[in-house]
Amino acid sequence: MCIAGGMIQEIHGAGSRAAGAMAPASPGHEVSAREHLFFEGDVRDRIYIVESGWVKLYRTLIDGQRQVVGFANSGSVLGIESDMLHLNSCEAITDVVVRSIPASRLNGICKNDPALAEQILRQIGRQLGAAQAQLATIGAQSAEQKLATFLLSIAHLCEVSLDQEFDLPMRRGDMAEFLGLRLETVSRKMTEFQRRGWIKLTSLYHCRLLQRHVLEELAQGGEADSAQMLRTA
Amino acid sequence: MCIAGGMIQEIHGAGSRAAGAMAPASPGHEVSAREHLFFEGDVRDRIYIVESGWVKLYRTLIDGQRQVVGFANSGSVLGIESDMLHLNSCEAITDVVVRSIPASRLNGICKNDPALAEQILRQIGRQLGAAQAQLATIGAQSAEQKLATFLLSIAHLCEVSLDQEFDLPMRRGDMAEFLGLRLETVSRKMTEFQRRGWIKLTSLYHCRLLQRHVLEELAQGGEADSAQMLRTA
DNA sequence: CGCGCGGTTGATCAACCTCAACCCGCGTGG
DNA sequence: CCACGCGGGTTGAGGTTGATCAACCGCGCG
Repeated sequence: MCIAGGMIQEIHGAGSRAAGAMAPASPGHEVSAREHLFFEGDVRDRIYIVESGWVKLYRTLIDGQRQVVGFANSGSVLGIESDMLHLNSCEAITDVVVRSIPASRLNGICKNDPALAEQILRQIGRQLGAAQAQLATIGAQSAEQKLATFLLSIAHLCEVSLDQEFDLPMRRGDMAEFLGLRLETVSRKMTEFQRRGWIKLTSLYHCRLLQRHVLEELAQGGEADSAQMLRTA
Repeated sequence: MCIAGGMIQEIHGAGSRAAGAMAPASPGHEVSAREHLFFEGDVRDRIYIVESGWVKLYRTLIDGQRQVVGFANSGSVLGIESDMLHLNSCEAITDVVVRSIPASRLNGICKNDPALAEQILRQIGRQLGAAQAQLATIGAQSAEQKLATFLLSIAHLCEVSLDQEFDLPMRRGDMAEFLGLRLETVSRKMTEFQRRGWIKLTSLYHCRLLQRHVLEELAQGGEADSAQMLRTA
């Protein structure tokens, strides 16, 4: 999952309607920020498609440590990684509209609704790729690199064409749990990025990238010291 | 992906044969240890199913850092996370037998071969779940916990019923790159586990769990100090 | 014999964590 | 109106974990 931009715009469109007498996809359903769509361990009776807003997916370890395994926004499919029970908890971080599909419809879906099935297959493949990318980030990068990678991903997801402002809808603690850091570390690095003129936080949840190339350099393993800043500028 | 135990035993069996004039799955193909099945960036013209042996999947960051995103053995499907190009490199860590399927067969697979498609869907869902679990391990656990989790996963994958010996086919460096540690750290912790009587390394690549419950405690976030060892024994 | 590869061990160091104080904006209730 | 508490964030001081760098071992092999 990770930062999984969606592809499925019309998962309940003509193709799937053709399936006939199956349980239909629900109409858009509102969920407000801080509410959960489901918890780890719940029976997975439905899968969800995000229509608008942001959710986070996370797991809780026995000792209370949490790991956010992904943020998802419009177009993402939630719950396909699970079988009988949900493996992740899913909490809305903004107000959200979701559509859901009964899990029963997944049985024999390839026969009954090949168009939908193929979309789901592509979407889950994308999520797997994103999860693996996130593994690389968490496992092999420093705190600074992680944050740079993260900001670029979010900016990309928000489809920021050039360097205008974009939403950073999650709290510092969510970012930290996603990146495998402490929120203090995230906070420090954010202010550091700002002090160096790489980003500008217009509010706590609103950000602009001033030096995208420096962040890109960093994210890919560059040094990003001041000398490099000049070179690459 | 991650430590992805397989489910698909007969991916080329009767169900898929029925597809008729499609390009057939290749017969078993031998690959020896250290050879690559494919590299990151290669065009993805085939997907693979592991029949025997072990492979690792990894990504290389620009600065040469590598992250192993998964180990896979018999039954795992490789390459579905990618679209046109492979996102991971795949290297055999033991001698391996793989079967492959032309990627072209994935187009319209749900219509043409629903049985195969549904198996792949389940398998990739499992891999996504495993990748998320690995995210939690790498992101939220200490070196000791990571190693404990890892040993238990491998032992589980090798289907060790009780506490007999099992294969640990990868090198220390591979474990390190999987767990987001340095190989020196892995080495130290391994000898430490042994010194504490939790495991026994009969050879570098052969291991026995002597105190599985202690490792389980550790993996789940317990303290595993000597007091606890006695309590849980 | 010498070399290279994989692994182990030791000493040092820094990145990040931990704990704690503090700030700010906001809603509530006296 | 102000006091208060609370949630979320920032900042600081000091400690630990795991990285780094380097030496060394054992083994297989040309």
